[in-house]
Amino acid sequence: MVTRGRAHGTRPAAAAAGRAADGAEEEAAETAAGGAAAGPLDSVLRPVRAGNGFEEALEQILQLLRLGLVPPGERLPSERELSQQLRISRVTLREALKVLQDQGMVESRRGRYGGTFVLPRTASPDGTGELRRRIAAVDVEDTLRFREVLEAGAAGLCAEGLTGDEEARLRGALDATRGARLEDYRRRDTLLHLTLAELSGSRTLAAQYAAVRATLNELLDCIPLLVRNLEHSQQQHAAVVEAVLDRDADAAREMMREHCGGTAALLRGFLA
Amino acid sequence: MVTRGRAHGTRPAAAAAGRAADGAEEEAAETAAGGAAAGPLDSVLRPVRAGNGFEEALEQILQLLRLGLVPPGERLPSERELSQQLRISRVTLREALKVLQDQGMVESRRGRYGGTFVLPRTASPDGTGELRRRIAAVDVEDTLRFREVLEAGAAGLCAEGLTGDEEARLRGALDATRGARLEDYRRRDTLLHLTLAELSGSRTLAAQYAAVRATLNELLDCIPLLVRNLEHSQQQHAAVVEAVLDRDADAAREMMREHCGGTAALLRGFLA
DNA sequence: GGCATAAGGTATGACAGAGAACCATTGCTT
DNA sequence: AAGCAATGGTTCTCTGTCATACCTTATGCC
Repeated sequence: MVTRGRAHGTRPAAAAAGRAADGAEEEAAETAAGGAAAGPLDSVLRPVRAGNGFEEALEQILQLLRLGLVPPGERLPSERELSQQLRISRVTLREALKVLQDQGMVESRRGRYGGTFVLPRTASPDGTGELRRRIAAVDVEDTLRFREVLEAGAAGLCAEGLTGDEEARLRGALDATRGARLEDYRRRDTLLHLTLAELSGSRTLAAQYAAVRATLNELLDCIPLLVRNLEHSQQQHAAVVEAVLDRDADAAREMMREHCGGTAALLRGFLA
Repeated sequence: MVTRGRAHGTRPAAAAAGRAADGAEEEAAETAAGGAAAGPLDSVLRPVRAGNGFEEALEQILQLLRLGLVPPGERLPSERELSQQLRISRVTLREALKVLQDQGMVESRRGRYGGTFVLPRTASPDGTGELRRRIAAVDVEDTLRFREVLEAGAAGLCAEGLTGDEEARLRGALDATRGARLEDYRRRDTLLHLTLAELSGSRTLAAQYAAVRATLNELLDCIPLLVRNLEHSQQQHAAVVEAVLDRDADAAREMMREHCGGTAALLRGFLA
């Protein structure tokens, strides 16, 4: 995730320069269709491994923290469990955890009922080298657009029908956002949206939303949170959930798009 | 992707049983919101590496083939290029290519202007062990839902405004589908949709669409292609592009959803 | 014909990561 | 107080992967 999109510069030109060994006719149609112009293979040929291996693990654990799935004070799964779930060795996992420890984000306690515990966010105006560099690498427009697509899609899918249990879960997540103090709001909000994504019936959608939302939260941490935005947000949440429960897919999508649009405008304004 | 959601059974219980070192009040709200019920960490804690390393490379090259980005008779990028783009060593890449060779999907020719060439699809009723196992592992509902979300979202985003060049590219991709023979239609169709995804302005969306479309094509290979479906499809393509060029986002999304719905119904019928 | 070039094919040494076993620490249970 | 169980901490070996260099083959150009 860190150093993507680098050192690709020379390849598309080389590919385009290749002599058309076979299918010259095809080649022409290709170019007309615009497929081959900017390297059509680029959508697929991303690096197989995004980093040093433990970097990827670090990324995923950071997602857990940024999504608030493991709130401050709580314990991460044990090293043995985590390493199994991430399919990496415990040694490699510990390398990632070491980074988080050094940054003061988690704390390890030994002994039974010990574990790796999440520490409260610190202002951390000191180093932040890691953090600031990450922010700079994020394609904000990509994030905002992709998020809107996933959210609206999830809302629409949910509106096509939930079981009683699922409806209750959604209502619960909405209610949880109501009484939230300001410092907790981001977390509950994230959980509500994540719930919607999970109830969409597409595991892939849920996983992708989790990823994009983690990035979004990171961006949101850069801008001030206003109570006014929060109240507006609340109303929109209620409207979305209501539309979903009413099986009104169009309304659900529309409301969700509006909701995302608000955040997007806020972020574009602050980061542009 | 293969063995997800296994051996997680004991973790949530253990977490819930942990003594609430901090925030006992929080804990209660959590459970009420339903967040902790089925392991909320599962959306994030997917395996860091999906396979033996070369398996991932194999997967991506298979995507190239399934998407028709490198049609039969054409040459893949050279081993040296491919290995650089995928960030794997040439040795590992060659392991992946070896598999494709053994399956009769590609052919390697030595010497200058040689390379790895894509062979025409064979009926391959022989082995197919690899293939059938993959199909069985696909979550069809996940694929169809996620696809619809991405397609509708991409259409909507494109309808919010394209440059002149982009419009031309889109029109070109649409035109390319018109004169296509039956055997080529799948490929041109894929390219059209892929173009729309790329023009959405979200690289992530484009990449995800490429992945889901590759899976979809694999599923589509299992069912017969009817000329009637094809004509209907053509009309819908035209309608979507028209809506996009008219900047009518709602219509574009709606048409695209309908279009995807058709394919989805077809697949659900055949595979259910 | 001969040479340069670009592609696939092969071999080797260094290192990261996996897997397993073990130690050290803590708190609950008896 | 003793023992047990679950956790973090450490060390070992072995396999897979990378990087690099070199060999072999086929084509175009002189």
